[in-house]
Amino acid sequence: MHESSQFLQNEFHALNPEQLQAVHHKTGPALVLAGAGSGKTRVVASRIGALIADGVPPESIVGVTFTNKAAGEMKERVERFVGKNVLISTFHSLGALILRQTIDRLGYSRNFVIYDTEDTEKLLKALMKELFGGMAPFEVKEARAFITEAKNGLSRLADSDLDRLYTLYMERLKAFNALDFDDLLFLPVTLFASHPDILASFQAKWTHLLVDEYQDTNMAQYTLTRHLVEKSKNLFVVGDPDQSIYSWRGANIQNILNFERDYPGAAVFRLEQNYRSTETILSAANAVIQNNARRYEKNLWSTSIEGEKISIYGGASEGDEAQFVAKTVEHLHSNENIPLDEMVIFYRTNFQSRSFEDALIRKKIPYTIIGGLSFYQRKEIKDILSFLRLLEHPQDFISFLRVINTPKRGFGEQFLSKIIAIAKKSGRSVLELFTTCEEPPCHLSPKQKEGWLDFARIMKRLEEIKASQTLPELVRAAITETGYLSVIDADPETRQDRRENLSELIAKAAEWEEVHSQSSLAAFLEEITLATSTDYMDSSSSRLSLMTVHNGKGLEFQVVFLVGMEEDLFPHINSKDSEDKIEEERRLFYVGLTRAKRRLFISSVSYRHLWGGARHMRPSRFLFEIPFELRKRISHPPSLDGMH
DNA sequence: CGCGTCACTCATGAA
DNA sequence: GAGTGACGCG
Repeated sequence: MHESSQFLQNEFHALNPEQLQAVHHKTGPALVLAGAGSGKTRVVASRIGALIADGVPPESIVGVTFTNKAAGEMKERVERFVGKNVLISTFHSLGALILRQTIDRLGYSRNFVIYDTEDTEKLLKALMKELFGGMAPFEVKEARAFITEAKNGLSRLADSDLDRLYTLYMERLKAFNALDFDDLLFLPVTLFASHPDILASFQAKWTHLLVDEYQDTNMAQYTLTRHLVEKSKNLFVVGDPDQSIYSWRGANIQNILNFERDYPGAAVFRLEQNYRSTETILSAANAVIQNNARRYEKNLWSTSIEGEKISIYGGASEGDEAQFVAKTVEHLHSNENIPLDEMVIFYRTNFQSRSFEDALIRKKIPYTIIGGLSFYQRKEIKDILSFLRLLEHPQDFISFLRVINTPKRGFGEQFLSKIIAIAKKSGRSVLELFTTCEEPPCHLSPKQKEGWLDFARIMKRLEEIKASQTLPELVRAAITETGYLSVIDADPETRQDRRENLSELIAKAAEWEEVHSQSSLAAFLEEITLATSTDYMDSSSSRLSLMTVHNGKGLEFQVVFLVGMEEDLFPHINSKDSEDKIEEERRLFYVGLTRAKRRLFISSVSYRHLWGGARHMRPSRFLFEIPFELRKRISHPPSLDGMH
């Protein structure tokens, strides 16, 4: 008997009969239809514990979650139950893990670099210029959207121009030894389909697969999963069709709805008891989601207290709305002792955060914005990381483009096309020309000549430091040895901020090296690129969180503010052309509502600054779907209730 | 030929 | 309010 078995006993004891059944499901496929707040994460963690207690080797279990944060928490939980380390990650990280061991079979090298959306768009833009000159038949963003759709949906492109671009794009990524986000799912599927021996080895290694948030899997994820469990059939998925909110990145709600058809003999468990929210909040959420036509019927219930009515606030402008929220937060914090990190502001689009920031700064309420432009997407961070990426991947042309003229070395478009041609002829990468040529291979102006020597010297120096020093030292060198500080100091407005961000980057590298015993630059870069926005939620300092409803998935708070509930914003204007999209917006609203444990404030305004001008706004149709008896109109924060 | 400025367009969600 | 392209200067 394990010494942790008492812990496990206690953990199981707290489960209700339905949860217990799911946890102790024997073998074969299983589907857990779990409503919001029904303890599904706990079921997955407990099941992993139960599998291990039953004698399944921990290294043959794989858990897939939607964010790295959820993965980390679940890992910790399992470790607490049974004292074993289990592989739990997101689909993208799992794809990277598979490819780091096998991608050479597809002609890439194992230390590939991962391109984010910005890198991808830069490459596509260059290729479109190459292919179509100034007359591309579509925009860069459109092209990227189509390519993403094709990869995630495992489908072909219909348009021949797009098809040419796609082919060239894949060729070029391979030449740069780079993968885009979608490749992390798409290439494992390709690999499994074409290399049965590799598939067989993973099937033998991973015999138990558990997937959380299954309603948001796309075709590539579905197929990857299917491949992995083909032999063992031990697939345990958990999800809620009512919370499917990612169709725009290829998620297919049919994956969960057709589970029983796709996996014959699947056991189905339903978790309908909600442990999170008050009766009022739950009834409102149930009533709202009833308006969706095609769904798996379910009814969440709880034994919780009735709770307060849902407060509806209507303001004149976004400034009003922000002030109302800030005042209410202040009141709840100081008069009702609700910690700031137990409250959240949810909005539909990232740009809405601005007015709230203003109001919170004025009231000196500490806050963090989750999502939007993340730390690692900032220009100065990406510039420095590009120097590092280039050390690891000399063929990475996109990173080369980023840093070759930073700071300005007099290298423009003409120079670049010349140097690319020379590199092509000599069969070397552009970077190699710099590091191996004694003399520049073409005519250069004095400034360019100096720049040439300077850049060559920088790369050699960084190379030495990489070989001899620690990771944080290397990051520091990429900032100081490259002349980057002069770039930053040129703008007194942003100087301070950017210097702080760069210090932060050095600190993150130091932190990373402490946690990971062997310091691999490639692994550090990978983790940074695959981080999810909620990964950066800091639980050590109590701050109010601001985020989009999409980012709120899987989280819960005592108090939720759902703001900007207006037609064309939520539901978003781009969703108006089809009933399916409106239903997805409604599910998103449902996700927002069900994050709240005790209190819910919903607000809308009549005028909002959008697209440069003031626009009249009408309250969202979703507001009227909340039963009248569950809501109350308020015009002031709770502290001022008695004044009118 | 490179670089800075200015007018102009455009605006969901994210690993 | 940010990113991009055209344009004219050095």
